[in-house]
Amino acid sequence: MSADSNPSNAAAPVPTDFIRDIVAQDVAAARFPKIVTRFPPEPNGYLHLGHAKSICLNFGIARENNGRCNLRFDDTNPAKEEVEYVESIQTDVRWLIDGWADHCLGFKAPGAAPAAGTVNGLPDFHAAAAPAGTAGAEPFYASDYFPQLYEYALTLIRKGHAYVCDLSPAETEEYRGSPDKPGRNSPFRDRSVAENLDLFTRMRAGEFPDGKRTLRAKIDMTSPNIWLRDPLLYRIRHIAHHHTGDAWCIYPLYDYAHCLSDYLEGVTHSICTVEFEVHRPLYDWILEHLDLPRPRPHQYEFAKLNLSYMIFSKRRLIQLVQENFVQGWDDPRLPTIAGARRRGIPARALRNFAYHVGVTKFDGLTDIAAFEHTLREELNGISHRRLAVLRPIKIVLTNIAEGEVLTCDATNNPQDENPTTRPLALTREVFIESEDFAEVPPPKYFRLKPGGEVRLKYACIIKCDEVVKDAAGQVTELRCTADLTTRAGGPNVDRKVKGTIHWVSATQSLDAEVRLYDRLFTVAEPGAEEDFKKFINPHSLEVVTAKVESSLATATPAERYQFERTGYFTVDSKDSAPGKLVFNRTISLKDTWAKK
RNA sequence: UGCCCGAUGGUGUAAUGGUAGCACAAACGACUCUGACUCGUUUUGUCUAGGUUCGAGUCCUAGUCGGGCAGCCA
Repeated sequence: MSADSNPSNAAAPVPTDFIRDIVAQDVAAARFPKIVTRFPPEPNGYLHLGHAKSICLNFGIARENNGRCNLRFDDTNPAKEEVEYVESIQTDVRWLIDGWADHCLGFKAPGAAPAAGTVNGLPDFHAAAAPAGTAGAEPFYASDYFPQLYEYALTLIRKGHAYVCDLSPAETEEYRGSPDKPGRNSPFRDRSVAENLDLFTRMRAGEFPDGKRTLRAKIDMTSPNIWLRDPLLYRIRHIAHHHTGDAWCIYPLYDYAHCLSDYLEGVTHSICTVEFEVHRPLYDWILEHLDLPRPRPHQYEFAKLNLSYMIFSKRRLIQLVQENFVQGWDDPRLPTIAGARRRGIPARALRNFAYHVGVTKFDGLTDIAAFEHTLREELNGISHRRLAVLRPIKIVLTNIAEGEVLTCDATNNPQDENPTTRPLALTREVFIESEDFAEVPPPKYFRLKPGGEVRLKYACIIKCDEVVKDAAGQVTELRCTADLTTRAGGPNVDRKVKGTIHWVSATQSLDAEVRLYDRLFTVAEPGAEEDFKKFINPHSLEVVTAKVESSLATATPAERYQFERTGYFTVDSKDSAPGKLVFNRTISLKDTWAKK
């Protein structure tokens, strides 16, 4: 990896995009004491690569400006949210930013609630971030702001900007009109402030059943922007909340809670995806109609990530998991962050990828090849090389005695400045990859063929003397002679042959389960298909029992390995155990030969 | 259909009125004890039509195409 393509390198140029340009202008104009962004997932599912883009953007801006990025759970809909997701999201975020932007992670002091105070003579609430290193610091929760949000709602009512509406859900929809047809005013729109106050207080007190009344902003039922047609601010839901329990039976809606949560936390740049563009006038309207003394946050939108051969829709991801097309949310074939981690994708590769795709408002489709390139680029630099034979075929080196062990030096990583080595045992019987032998070789075949020569990597050149077959005509073993003069230190070490292949000793090697993952879908845009499940790649997972060199006995999930000439692998964090090795293929090596 | 947003090689992006550049992909070549890596060469682009300007990918108008919005979801 070159230094200047690596955003985690201190000397690297910072990325530029239209949002960072805006932030830079705000910094230049000293509009804010500190740049504060936020990553605000709803805890209703696992994070995926699309979220990773957003995390890298928000935390990236924070770290580039000596600012902060709050992790906030946008948990205003208790019907959909669970603690399992709260926990997985924290794990994924911390993993993704570790060693890169963890010093910018905005958490609050344990149990902290927004503090009431006075700013510029006006009453104010502020949800401060805890100083770095605060013991027990925890993420922000929108649900921690329910009391303040309730106060703000009372204020809107008093100012005549909000009213309690008794329309049923169906009636509300009907009154709203449609994009090309203006809506009509609710018959409850002109209730007195006193009545609204009374009704809203009683909503909060639990006097009314679900759906009976709502609190609405009084804006304009004829607005061409549907989100300005008296949007709902609060609904009644008699349901326990994962974070606030039974404390509330009215819950704020996204548009109301989000802008105010941003404000409470002192967020300066609220960055979301383009589908919220039409919500921005409402975001601004709410903040403008409360007399908030501190600088108001502003919303900016960018296009979400689309990757070919992948699916990001939460609804569809759930189907894949629940209908057992994959094995759980961390299945390595899934575009979830948990899946990527288990597959062996380094966090830094994800960050680099986010850097390379850029940030725009254009709704494009990024080629999966760009993602794979970033992976290989990162993995190439950090992976230790190992020899592993995925589909073994036995070779007998007839001029090596049984029991004889010749030790070879193998380079751990040629990309290192001062590469280290490890010993490898060459014995009479070895395994090579079955696809590295062809009885009838295609043109330009560099590998082993009857009567042909090939080099066993780190060992010596061998010549195929005899092909042994069983009664069915299947090749069972190859009998070869080893030219020991071509070993390291030997007189003919520099003798060239066209092909060099990987191998392992038959007696000094280990069996390992190896999971060969491939793309989950067979079409570039599975999300565009009505029945996307018809396009699931039946070969997205192939499991083989491989022969791997014995040094892999102590392999850990923290390590990345390149099985030479094959691909990048890591130990499976769940299923691997001492004595029962399981490897996941992160990504194959580029193979320009196979394409021809 | 009303409103909002967008459009630069095959793909993702840069150029902030002044030489259309980068990365990926593709092709060819060099190197190679990984058909990897690395290095070199090459192919391909400003949606259309008008306008403003000495000069337009950039500004204006219209069109075309694409995306988004009508949950008491976020």
